[in-house]
Amino acid sequence: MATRAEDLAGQRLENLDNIRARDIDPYPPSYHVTHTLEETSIIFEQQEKAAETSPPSNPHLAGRIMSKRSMGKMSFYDIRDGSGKLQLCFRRDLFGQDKYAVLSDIDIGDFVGVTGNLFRTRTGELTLEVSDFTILCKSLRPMPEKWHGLVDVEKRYRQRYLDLISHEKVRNTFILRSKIITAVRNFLEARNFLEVETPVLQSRAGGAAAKPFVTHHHALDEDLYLRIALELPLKKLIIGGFDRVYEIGRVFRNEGISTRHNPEFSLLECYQAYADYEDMMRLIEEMVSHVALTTLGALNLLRDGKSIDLTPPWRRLDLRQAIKEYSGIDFEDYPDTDSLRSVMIKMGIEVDPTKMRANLIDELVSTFVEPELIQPTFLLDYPVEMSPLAKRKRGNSRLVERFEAFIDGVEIANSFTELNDPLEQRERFQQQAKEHAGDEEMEVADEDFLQAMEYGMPPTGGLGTGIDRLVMLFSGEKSLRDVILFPQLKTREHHA
RNA sequence: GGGCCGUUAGCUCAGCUGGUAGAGCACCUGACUUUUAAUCAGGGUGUCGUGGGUUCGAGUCCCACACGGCUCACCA
Repeated sequence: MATRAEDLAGQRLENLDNIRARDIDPYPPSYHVTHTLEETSIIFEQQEKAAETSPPSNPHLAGRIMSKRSMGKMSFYDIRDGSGKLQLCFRRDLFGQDKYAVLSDIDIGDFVGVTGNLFRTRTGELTLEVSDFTILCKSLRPMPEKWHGLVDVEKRYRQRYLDLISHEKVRNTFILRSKIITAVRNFLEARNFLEVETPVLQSRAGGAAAKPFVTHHHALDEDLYLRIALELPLKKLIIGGFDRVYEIGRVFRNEGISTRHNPEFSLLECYQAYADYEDMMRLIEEMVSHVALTTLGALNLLRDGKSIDLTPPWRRLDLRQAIKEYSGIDFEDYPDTDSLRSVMIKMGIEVDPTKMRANLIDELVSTFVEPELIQPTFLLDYPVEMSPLAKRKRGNSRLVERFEAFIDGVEIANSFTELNDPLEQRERFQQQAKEHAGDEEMEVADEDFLQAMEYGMPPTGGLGTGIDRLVMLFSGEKSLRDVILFPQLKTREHHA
């Protein structure tokens, strides 16, 4: 017994056969397009205003059929291309019966190329009176419903192409994403940063604390890891004499999936020799402002009724003061894990007994501080044990010169004055190894990296920014899945 | 991994205390030369996520599983 889906496809297959029976190729190799649909309407409007010129004669246009309204001897079709849409008008008296009958084998979803004369209908809609048309592609499956569009969230992610066809907003989000990345590149380019590419496959996954994906190279007979950060190879390039480098790259973390986490995501990291974290604060404020101005045309965002002002300089808030202010705890009063844990328990905070002091401080930050940081804010100066790759703060050796930038309660950047003392770097790795014995997510010592650093790395400022979260901020989307074209989902048995 | 919610036609959804599935769009047939959510007349096209169970009878109740969403945990 045929299902409805098979019937629908069967109907279209029948139409396909009919087209072939007329000796028409339903999948021709190309079509020479003279104007996009948007260009067509702009040109037509300009020429209406300046009446001395005539509209483009015989433009060749193409697009996907989105809807049709047939009235017997005359039909109106809407087509859409990447730029916009246009109404077509087919008249039987212009085509003759035979050619007009071909229309009955053309379905919504098919691509057509058309030529003819532009005019306005009684209601003023720009329309092409088609004098000739060419089938460019026969579609075998029905399009999503025309005014609700595709709503099923799972289908939207699994079949993003349908989501893009039926929702202008989704399309615009991904256009915005592209513009944001271009704006970031232009900004860094203008400041003489060199864009580089470093290996995704690494013999150890360093530069952050996260569980990596493991794979195997057969010829080398060696396990390799997908990178979890860009940091270490970029620092090697600073050592190699590229004073300003950046990479926008995919990194992979084998961890939970949520509205804020996808196993692969896009990270921007940039490193600048002879700079420190103060310089990086200026860099990120200016970069975000530049991106806002070029993509949104404004330095203000409206989020849930709150106006967010991206104008530099952003608020700078000492981490210790921030925690004290929002939670009441001064972590300097509790110099070890046990004393900090007991005061948190005393305050009624649920504490994971396996967490070290650094994790406890992080928990205080994420619980009490981050949600309050709606306006752009730098949190400054983190405890040394949280940041094995950062340089100690001038005047307070228990802290490092590190900041995280928050906007709308979300971390959008992480940066430090990079540690460039190879002996201390080695010690810090060893310290980490001791404290996190058995922890899969600890920072592992990377001998290649240590060796490179022993040749000498200039003082350097480094900055990391999650591109996906930046796009969330700018687009107002609440889920990472709505700014990643093909978010990770569990593999599903394919059914039609 | 825990909790809650969801899964019915190609799409968007309805379906009450259990009685054998129905609406719009899409699609098919017919009418229609300025329509545009075209209109008018007809046509329902389904393994009700999967597998068990209870029952005379299950889309509906129970159990398990799958997938998805939200959320908590995790994510320094």
